[in-house]
Amino acid sequence: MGFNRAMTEAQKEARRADILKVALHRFSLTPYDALSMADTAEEAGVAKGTLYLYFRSKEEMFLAIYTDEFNAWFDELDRMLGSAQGEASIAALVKFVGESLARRPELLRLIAILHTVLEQNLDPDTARRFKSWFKGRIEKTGRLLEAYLPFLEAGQGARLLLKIDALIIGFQHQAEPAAAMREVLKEEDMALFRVDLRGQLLETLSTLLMGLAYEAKYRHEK
Amino acid sequence: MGFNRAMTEAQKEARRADILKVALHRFSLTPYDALSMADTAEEAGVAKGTLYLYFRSKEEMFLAIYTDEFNAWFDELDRMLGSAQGEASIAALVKFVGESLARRPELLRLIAILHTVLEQNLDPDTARRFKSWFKGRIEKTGRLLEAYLPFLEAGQGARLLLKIDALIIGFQHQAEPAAAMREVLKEEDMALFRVDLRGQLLETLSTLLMGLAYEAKYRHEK
Amino acid sequence: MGFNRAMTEAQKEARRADILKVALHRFSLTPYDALSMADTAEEAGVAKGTLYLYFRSKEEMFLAIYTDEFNAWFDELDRMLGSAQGEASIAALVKFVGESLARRPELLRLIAILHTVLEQNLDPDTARRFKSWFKGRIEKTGRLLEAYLPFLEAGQGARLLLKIDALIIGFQHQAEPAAAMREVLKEEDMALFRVDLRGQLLETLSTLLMGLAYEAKYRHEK
Amino acid sequence: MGFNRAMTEAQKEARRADILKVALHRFSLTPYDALSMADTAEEAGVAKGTLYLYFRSKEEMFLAIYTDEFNAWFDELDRMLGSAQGEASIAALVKFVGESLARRPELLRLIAILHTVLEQNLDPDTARRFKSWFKGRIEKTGRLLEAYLPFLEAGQGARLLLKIDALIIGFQHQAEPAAAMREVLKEEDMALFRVDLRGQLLETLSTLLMGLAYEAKYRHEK
DNA sequence: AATGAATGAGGATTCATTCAT
DNA sequence: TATGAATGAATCCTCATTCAT
Repeated sequence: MGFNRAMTEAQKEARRADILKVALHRFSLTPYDALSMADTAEEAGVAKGTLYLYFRSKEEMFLAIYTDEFNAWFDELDRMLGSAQGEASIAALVKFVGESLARRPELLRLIAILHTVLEQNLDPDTARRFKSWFKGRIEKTGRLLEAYLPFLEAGQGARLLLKIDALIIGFQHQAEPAAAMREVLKEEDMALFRVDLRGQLLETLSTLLMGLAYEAKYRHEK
Repeated sequence: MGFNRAMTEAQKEARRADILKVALHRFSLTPYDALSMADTAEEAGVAKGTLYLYFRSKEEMFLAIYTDEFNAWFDELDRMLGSAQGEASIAALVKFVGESLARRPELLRLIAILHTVLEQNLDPDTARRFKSWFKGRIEKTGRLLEAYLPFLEAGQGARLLLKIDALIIGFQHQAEPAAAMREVLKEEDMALFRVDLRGQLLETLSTLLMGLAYEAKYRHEK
Repeated sequence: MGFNRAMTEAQKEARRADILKVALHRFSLTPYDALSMADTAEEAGVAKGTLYLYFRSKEEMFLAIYTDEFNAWFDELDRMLGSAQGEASIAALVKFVGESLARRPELLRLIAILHTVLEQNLDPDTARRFKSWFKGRIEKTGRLLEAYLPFLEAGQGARLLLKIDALIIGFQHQAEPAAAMREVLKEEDMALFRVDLRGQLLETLSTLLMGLAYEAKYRHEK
Repeated sequence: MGFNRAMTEAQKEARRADILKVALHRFSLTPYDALSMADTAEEAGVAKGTLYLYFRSKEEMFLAIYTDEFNAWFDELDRMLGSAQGEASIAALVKFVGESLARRPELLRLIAILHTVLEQNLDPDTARRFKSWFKGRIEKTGRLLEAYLPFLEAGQGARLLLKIDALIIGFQHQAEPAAAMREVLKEEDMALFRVDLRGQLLETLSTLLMGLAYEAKYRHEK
């Protein structure tokens, strides 16, 4: 970076982004618990205290990464949902979700620890701000989803996205076994447990959407 | 207990069961991380070291509880699935799943931490034994499920049960917010995030089964 | 304040006084350790660094407050000691000391931490200047005290004032228990430890002066 | 020590005493804040965790030392007060107090930090137990003191001891200047502040007792 | 003179697990 | 088999102070 002291807002923003980039990089190599603030500070070329100038806690730092990554993902989704011209289909959506997530393994891992780790130890304000942002994001994309999938009713889009979130959490857990388990799962007869996150997610999502479409049709016929 | 030293196999088994009962009771009152082996030992009236005569680690102890509780739940499911005479229906199944889980809040919490906590720190043998048991259990009930829901093909029952497992993990996480978050979620406009585990699970499961039924019909028509 | 940059000596003096006023106010609300320079700076409407243009350290800042408050107290004492016309009495002095201190709870707390906190971390010059001032102040009022209490010999006044200082330190410590202790001291049989600083100080001072008077008489008779 | 594992109560007591001895030794060389539990553990030849097997916190450990040292001192006082046969005198008492304290420099330093350090961070039970013990000790010796000094009324003994406690706190603070101050006080004209704890204490105590004697006589004459 | 971003030292404590008895 | 004393790793965060601007 071209400065030692971030004086302007832009420089501060740049430093913040720099720290987040380093933290994300480290997270891509190591489990969250094994990361130390000291390491991140060192790799970012700043003092430990500096991290706390930008983030109130380790959790808040990774919550910021969560936010950025989630936003990037949903921005992509929004573009896809908005650009579909009559050609909307469950299959296309499911495919797109799978591909966009495959490019974001860290986001998947962050989603999996959001409630048990990242949302712990927050001050009330940060908690509220985060959840408000999350709500807005979910609802915005939820509405686009409702437009994309005509069988969804008002409000169903956001709720569907939360269900997908739950599925990601669950499948991500299943897909990332502990060290000892990893060995066991290599054995031939353990194929059932070699969960391919993307495959499972897409299959389940597909079925779920089928079910929703069916339920909608049934509702209308009634 | 009527003895201090468990000499016979039966006595040892009784003591083991006694310890598990105490541990489950404590788990029902406290989050896993806040539980100490010392507390459990004390409440069980044995020394800390004694716990390690029966279980190699804290994780293994709770894995045993997981096994017991899961077995009890699946035994119930098996009975229900087996006793249905022609009257099988998605709605009945979903209802039964919801009710049987509602009676087992601890099992839900154990399912939610299986991969991130309980399966950590196991020795290879225990890991394999656990996973083999789990596989057998899932496949057995999976077959009953396939018999109950005629639209399921061979192997789909077990895979569906794993999907339900993933859903439980995800919804349980969403439904148990951190302290600071709990306050935030009380606010009026946060209704979206006040996840009712049972409700969400049943709704999603219902849709999922609908989707599966629909997919099956579609397959056959083709 | 009507300016941002204190250019003249008078303006600098005014800003210094302003900072001290704010710091004293905060000290009246919070224990010394819990006070942060950042808070004081913010409430004073200046940057943290600015505090260090006026005081070399947190200790030096509060040493300045100590000086001001102590001076104010001793000015009062001086006036009282000087205005007594033949009507001097131990009782009147003791009463006046009690009342003047009761109006200065912050001074009492500062006296209690002078040696363990405020005199730490000083540079030699500041240390010398402070102690020189303190000596002059003690000796001046000491002489007035000797005039007021005829049984005091030359030099005894200053030494008596230092003894009073020691008593304040000790009683102030006894009177300000830690959080856990505060609860304990509320119990009925703990009355012995519910130290009323003013009461104790006055009682002891009174006895001390009696003793000094008595010793003086004894010396003379000899 | 002849054992690695303290199995019997006596051995545990011995280990506890051993740890306290080491901690006291380190305290005699270093200020309290500069002491680390790690150092004490190492010098005592045990692991850090072991210290916490015997004491709940650093404060509690030094509170135990305080208790022991204080008890030893008061035991001495008790013997002296009890053995006086008609020969009781203020001078003898004052002399004895001075000498017994001169042999206990660490006790003096502990007394000086009791309220500001050692009584912090205690759990309510420890706090109550300590204060109860202290009360009993003060009252017991207080009664002996009342017997020794006939001019003391019932209850005055304990209260006098607390006043002595306050004096020790104050004089100890005055007598232990900070590093920078120490240099300043070496200068010729700073004699006033070179407080000799023992001298000051004895002089003040002597005067105080004189005053009490005088007050008692005055009361009776009335 | 004023700012405020950057610094970085520093240590108590918990608790699952072990192993001598 | 049972005990329980002993172990020891592992890290976040604060805040007074500095100094580049």
